[in-house]
Formats: sequence, C-alpha cells, structure tokens
Amino acid sequence: MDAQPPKEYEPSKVEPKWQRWWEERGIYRFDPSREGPTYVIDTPPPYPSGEFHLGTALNWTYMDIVARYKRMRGYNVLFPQGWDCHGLPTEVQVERKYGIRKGDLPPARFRELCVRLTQENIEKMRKEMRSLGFSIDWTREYRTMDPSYYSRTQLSFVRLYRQGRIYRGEHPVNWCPRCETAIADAEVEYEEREGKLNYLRFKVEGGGELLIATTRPEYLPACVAVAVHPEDERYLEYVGRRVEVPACGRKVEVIQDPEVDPRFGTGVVMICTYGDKTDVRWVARHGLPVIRLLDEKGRMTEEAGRYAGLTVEEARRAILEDLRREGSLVREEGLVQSVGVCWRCKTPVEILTKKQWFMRVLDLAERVVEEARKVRWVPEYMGQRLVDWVRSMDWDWVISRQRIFATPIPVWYCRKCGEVVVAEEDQLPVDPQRDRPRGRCPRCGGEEFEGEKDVLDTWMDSSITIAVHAGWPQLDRRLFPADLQPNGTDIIRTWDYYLLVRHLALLGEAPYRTVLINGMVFGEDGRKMSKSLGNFIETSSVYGKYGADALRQWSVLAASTGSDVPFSWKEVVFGYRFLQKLWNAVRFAGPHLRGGAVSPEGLRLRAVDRWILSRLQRVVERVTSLLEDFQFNQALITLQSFVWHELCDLYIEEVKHRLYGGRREEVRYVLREVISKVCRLLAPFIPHLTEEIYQTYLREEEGYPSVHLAPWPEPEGGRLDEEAEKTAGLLHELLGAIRQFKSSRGIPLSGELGELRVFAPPPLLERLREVEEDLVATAHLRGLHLSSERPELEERVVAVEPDLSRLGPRLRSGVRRLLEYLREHGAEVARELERGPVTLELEGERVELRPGDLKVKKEVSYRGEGVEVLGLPERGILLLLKPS
RNA sequence: GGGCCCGUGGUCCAGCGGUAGGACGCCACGCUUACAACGUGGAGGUCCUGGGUUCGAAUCCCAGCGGGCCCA
Repeated sequence: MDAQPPKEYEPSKVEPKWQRWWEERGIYRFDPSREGPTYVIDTPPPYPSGEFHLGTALNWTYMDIVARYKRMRGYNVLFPQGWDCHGLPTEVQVERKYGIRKGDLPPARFRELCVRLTQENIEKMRKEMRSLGFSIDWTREYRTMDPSYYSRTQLSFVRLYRQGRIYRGEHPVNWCPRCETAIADAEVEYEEREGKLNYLRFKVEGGGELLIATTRPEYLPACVAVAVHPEDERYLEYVGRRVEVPACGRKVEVIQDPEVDPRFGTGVVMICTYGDKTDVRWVARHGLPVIRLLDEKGRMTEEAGRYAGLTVEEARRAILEDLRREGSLVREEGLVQSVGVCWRCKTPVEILTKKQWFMRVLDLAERVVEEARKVRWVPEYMGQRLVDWVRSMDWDWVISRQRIFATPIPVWYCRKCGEVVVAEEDQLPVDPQRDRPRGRCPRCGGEEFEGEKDVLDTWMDSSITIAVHAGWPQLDRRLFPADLQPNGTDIIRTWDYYLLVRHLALLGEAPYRTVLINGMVFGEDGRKMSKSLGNFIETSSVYGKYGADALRQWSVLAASTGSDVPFSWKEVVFGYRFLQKLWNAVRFAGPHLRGGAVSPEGLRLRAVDRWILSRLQRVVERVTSLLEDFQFNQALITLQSFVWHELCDLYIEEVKHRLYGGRREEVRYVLREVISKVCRLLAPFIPHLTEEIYQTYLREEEGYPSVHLAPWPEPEGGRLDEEAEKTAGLLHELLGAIRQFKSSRGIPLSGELGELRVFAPPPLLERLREVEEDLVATAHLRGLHLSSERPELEERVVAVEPDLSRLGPRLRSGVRRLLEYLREHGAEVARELERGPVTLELEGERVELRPGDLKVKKEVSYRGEGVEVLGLPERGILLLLKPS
C-alpha cells in the first residue's frame, strides 16, 4: 500500500497538477469526428480588460458545471472560449499606458499597441480561467481582433447590406462628446443627478405670454416649437399662435401633442433639436426643422449665434444670465432627474444628427419577441426583460463608431460621384484605409475612392459568435443553434438581444435554445462589486487561499440560479471545509476501497447498508433532475448534506464496529459503491478533488482515465428500499435519544452505558432486531434487551398533532370542526384510535379518523426503581436504562 | 413614470399551497483509533404590513411599505 495520504487536503498542490494533466490529455476537446448528440455552449467572449471579476467566475462556473454534466451524460460538448477584443476601454488603457492621445499616432500604429495590450490582458485572464478548472476546449479559442474572425464580421456586414438590412443614413444618434463617438441605446446608462427646472417667459405674438419649464435652457437656440397637451384647456387659445423664443428672438408655433405631460412644470414644453429622445419623436411627427446646435466635441455651432464655440455647460450659464437680464427667467426649482450618460466615461450623452451606419432592426421586433418566447429562459421571468426591451426600442441599431481599435467597415466612397462601394465577399478581410475596391465605380466609372474611416460597433463582432463557432459561412448543423447561452442579468438587452436579432437577420433562425442567467456579484458590504466602490476582491486571492473547488462551491451556493449573490469569505471557507470533510471520509475508507472490488454476489447486506444505498439512489435521481433544471444550488446542497450527514455522521459511524472486527466485505462493497457514485455526482462541482479521489482510489478498478470521462450515475430503481429506510430511521431515532440522554447527563458521547431495555410494539421490535448490533456498538451499550411486553408505566398524552396533509383533502371544511373538537378531547380520541378507526359526530357531520391521522406525543414514566427513562414516546417505544 | 425581482431566526440565503430548513454566528459538552477547519446536544423565527382566495397561505391574488435590477 502507498504511503498514508495527507491528513489535510491541500488544493494549492492538487489543483494545478490536474489542470495541467487535463490540458495535456486534451480531455475537454470537442471531437468533430464523433457520432452522437452534441451540446454546444455559446461561451460569452469576455472583454479582455485584464481583470478577472468574481462575476465572471460565477458565470463560468455555471457553464462549466453544465459542460461537465453533459459530457458525463454522453454528449459531445463544445465549450469554446473567445475574446471580445475591440473597444474603447482598450484605447483608453493604451493612451494612459503610453501617455498619448490616439490622434498622436498613425491609426495602424495605435492599433498595434492595442493588439499588444489585448494579448497581454488575454494571457492574464486565460491563466485565471485555467486556475478555476473550467473545462474549456482551448483549441477552439478565438479573438475578434484576428483577421480570421473579423473577416466574418465584415462578411455579415456585406450580406446584410446586400439584403437591405444595413443602411447609411442621417439620423439622430446618442453621442458621447468626450469619446467623440456615436453610441447605441444599449450603451447609455442613466444616473440620478441634481438639476434645475427653469421657468421661462415666452412672449406670445399679439399679446400675452406663456410660461414654460425646461431643464435644458442651453437648447433655446434650437427651439423649433412649443407644445401643449391637446386637452389642456388652459392653453387652448394659444394653439396655432406664435411665440418668441427668449434670448434668441426666433418665432415658433404653439402646437399640440398628446405626449406632453400637463402635470409637468407648467404643462407647456419647448421642442428643441435635440434635447432628448422625445424631441426626436416630436420633430419627426410634426415635420419640424432640425437645427444642428452641437458639434462632435459638444460645443455650440454657428447656429447658436452669440453662444457659438461654448461648451454645453458654458452655454447654459451664459444663456441663463441673458435670460435673467432680460427678465425672461421667472424662477428656478431644484429637480432630481435621470440623465443619460456614456457607459464608459459617464459623460452626459447628447443627441446629434450625423451620417451613420444602421442595421434595420425595428421591423424585426415582433419576430424577435416571437423567437424569444420559444427560448427556455432560466430563470423563466428573465425572458420578459428581453421582450420589454425590444418593444421599447425607438431607433434602429447604430452600428458605426468613430474609433480606431475595431473592425473596419468594408466600404469605400467614390471620389467623383459619392457612390457607396461595398467590398466583395471573397476580398475580405479588408481595411478600406489601406486596401481599395475591385474595379471601378459601378455608377460613374471613377477610379478614386475614399475609404470609410468609421468602424463597427464591437457588438457587431460579438453578436455572431454562435455562427462563427459553428463554422459559418460553412455552417455545421450539429453546432447550430447553440444549446446554451449563459449570461449575466445586466446584458440581456445587449448580448442576448443582439445575438438573436443578428442571427435572425443573417440565418433566419434563433441562435440559442436555452438562456442561462446569472446574477450580479455584490461585495461583502451589499453593493455591486467594483473597483471604484472599494469592495473589490481579486478572484485569485480567493482560489489562492482556499482553492478553486471552494470558490466554485461559493458560486453555486451563494443564491439560487439567476439571483444576485453576495460575496462571502464564510461561504468560501465552508466550501473548503467540505473538501476537507470529503477528503477525510475517503481517506478513512481508502484502505477498504483499495483491496480490490467486492462482488455483490453472496453479500449479506444489512439494513444500514441497504438504507445508504437506497438514499444514494434518491440522491442520484434528485441531483440529476435538479441539474436538468439548472438548479445548481439545490443539487450541491443535496450532495453535501448526503455526504456530510448521512455518509459521514451516520453510516460511517454505524459501520465502524464491523470494519474493526466482524465481517467487512459488505461494508467495503457499500463504501466503494457510495464513494464512487458520489465522486461522479460531485465531479461537475468540484472537479479537482473528485479527480484526486478518483485517481487515488477508484481509477484502477473502474478503468476510466479520468472521473470526468466516467458516465453519469444512472438511477437504479431496484436499489430503492423503503423498508431499510424505515429500519435505519428507527435506529437513528434511538441513537438520537441516547445522545440526547448522554448530553443531558454530561456523559461523553464515547462513554459506555449500562444495559438498555427497549419495549416496543412487535412490528417495531422486528426492525430493531435487525439493527441490534449496530445500536449496541455505536451507542456503546453494555447490553440490549428487546421486549414487546409493556412494563408497568404511566402514559400521558401531551399533544395531538393532526396530519393535515391527510385530513385536509378528505374532510375539507370539516377540518376546522375536528381541530376544535381535538383541542378538548384530543387525548381521548388518541387512545381510542390506538384500537382502530374512530367515527366522530361533529355538529351533525360524521367524521372518520384512521390510525395515522394523528401524531400523538406522550409523556411516559416508569414506576420501577433504579432505572433511567429515555423513551421515544411518539413511536410507542420505551427505553429504560439500567446503570452499569 | 413603466416592467421585472426581492423582503424568512443575530447575519446570508433555501423552500414557494399541508403548518418553517440550511450555513455562519451563539450557548453547553466531548481531542470517540477519517476529520477539533470535527462531533453531539441546545437556544433562537407572529416567514415586511393589511386585505382576499382556500378546509388550510411563508407559498396564490390585490393593495401598501421597504430594497434591488433594467428601462423611460
């Protein structure tokens, strides 16, 4: 036999060993040549920020559990990993790192720096993912910044363009003046900010005045109308008249629109191009002129007259001052308003009209809703978020960005006639700044072209992942649609929406069958975990201390699937302790596992053996069904409590006497059976420890190279044994009563007791005879005497508990009368019931009670001398202890 | 302003029609030949409030209060 395995399980030594081994053996690779069912996970490609958030650990743990479980169930699992490389944050990181602005370098050079930084960041994050033991197929890794990937982003652009789904147009867009780029609706965040509501006086042509309330007086130079609600009687007389815009002098008309809220401010609003999204709708609806008030940097244009060149803030101050001077500012009120800001830099977003590229998505809204409803959402209600989002969209998707590090838009413009020339499919990838189109301008024959400078929104890269890892444009139908799309609650409206709308447009089909949602990770202070809040915990500091298997257990147990989860060191420590507990139990059983497998032939399994095997079957069934439902927390709790309380605290304690002396074969057989199955059931949750156990104790006999290549345990109905469960249950009750007795007398658990005399009804006695030896040995009794005779004793009924799950459905409304009656006559009825069914007449209704309808608690006392009474009165069992 | 989620012992969370569970913390006892990061026993909850449905509600419905997320 080998040297004694270490008393303490050390994850930091064991985990890296298996991580390397798994990788070398390539056991997580998808095998394209294999027949049989596939299971495809659309792993979200993280943004390579270089930091590995605990939220990512949570998200990936869910996926990994599913991947491992499905593999064990015989699926050919595709669990790829990609990186969503493009984006502004990397540009900002590069600027900061080298102390430059992106305009300082030629774009190609700047791009190189971004690529290099991204590679470094990916390296860091990949290391973290490996350290957590995720069973990713690294041979399928992709990066959206690689030509092999972004050529497909471009291909999708070309195809959607030819389909008429992508267009270039002048349309208001959300614009971040700091980043100087358009951003999509989904990238706008809302923040509560203190603002001022200004009441301004507008002179009405031909006499009178209107008071309007606005939070954005700086937009006065772009005021194109004044609106009131059509049913607002206060202003009916003004409709159709013209008013003078203060500080500017322009005359605009008073119009009606039902979207005006008569309760806000004075019920009169000014319509400007464009103060907010409502303005956009009003301008379109009433055909109002557009005044281009702001430029790309957020400064006032010539249109602002004497305010030209000022920033938004400066213009606000200047205009307010002028208003005050001319007496148009009547009053100001404080107001908390939610302001749309850029998700990256938190600068308030403005609405600008610029030529941009769009993907037409509004007309697909109902189709998207229809498909979203067919998808299985976990938890179910999360699907509603996508539906709500789709229905609330106002604009098409702006897909062009004014950045550098991104996929180029594969388009040129003819210098002569301005014709748009889109790249040929077989020409991709292209960089229109460097490459040129094939041939001449199709319209005018021109040969000079201007390459598009704008680039694609990074969601254009990441919303075709499913098609890409299914081999598109040569789509492998076994890999599409993906079976699982795992994601956080915060990006349902982006990732899940874009994936859906994009694949629908491109392939006419929804790309995923199930969406698995994980919650947000909060810090120990209860707020969303982030560096800026100072409640950030490095993932590596957690697994570095307690191991990946402990961290994974925290991910699973912290809350039910989809709920937000608070990080807690205590929970991680609990996971670590479970590892120790399991390791120690296996270490104890080890010598008995190693002596070769025991054949079940000819074994005389005892009640406790049949009990634990029966319980094991129930655990297999339950864990399997919970995993099918993605209820990871309940599945793991079921396993932990089976191992900890049933296997360790009960079974192992109850069989020690047989291992030390007696006949060992049955116990050896059962221990091997239980540990082997439990090891497999736990493998998706704690892959390292289960591998260590498997390799140390089980592999030689079972023959699978790894526990992760072993099949998932199938429920064996024949193993269910209700009789054994009842018998063992009785044994546990007796042991409980004895422990309680010892505890109340200050006797050590290991302390020896005298002779126990048990008086019980014959059926129970039969059961007790089966476990007699186990009881004596485990409770440390000097002797045991079982008898069905009733000694002289006094019984007093102290409580009668009706079993409502039996009585309710049978008696319906009679239950209330019965309860009232039992309050008075409970003891009486209970005694009668011992002899057989009882029929009661309650307020004219006949009520029949059967044995078992009532749980009766009795107090028993014995009149003899010199014994202690422990008793299990509700079961009609009396325990008498003679002192030793 | 709208949609969705949550409100359970000191703390964090399961449960989601049959009369309350776990972990952590707390108290007492025990180093029983796997494990003291352990074991045994114990204390601790009108399941946010008010209505309704039901024989029966922590669980379903409605309203309110409080918190969160997403969006206007």
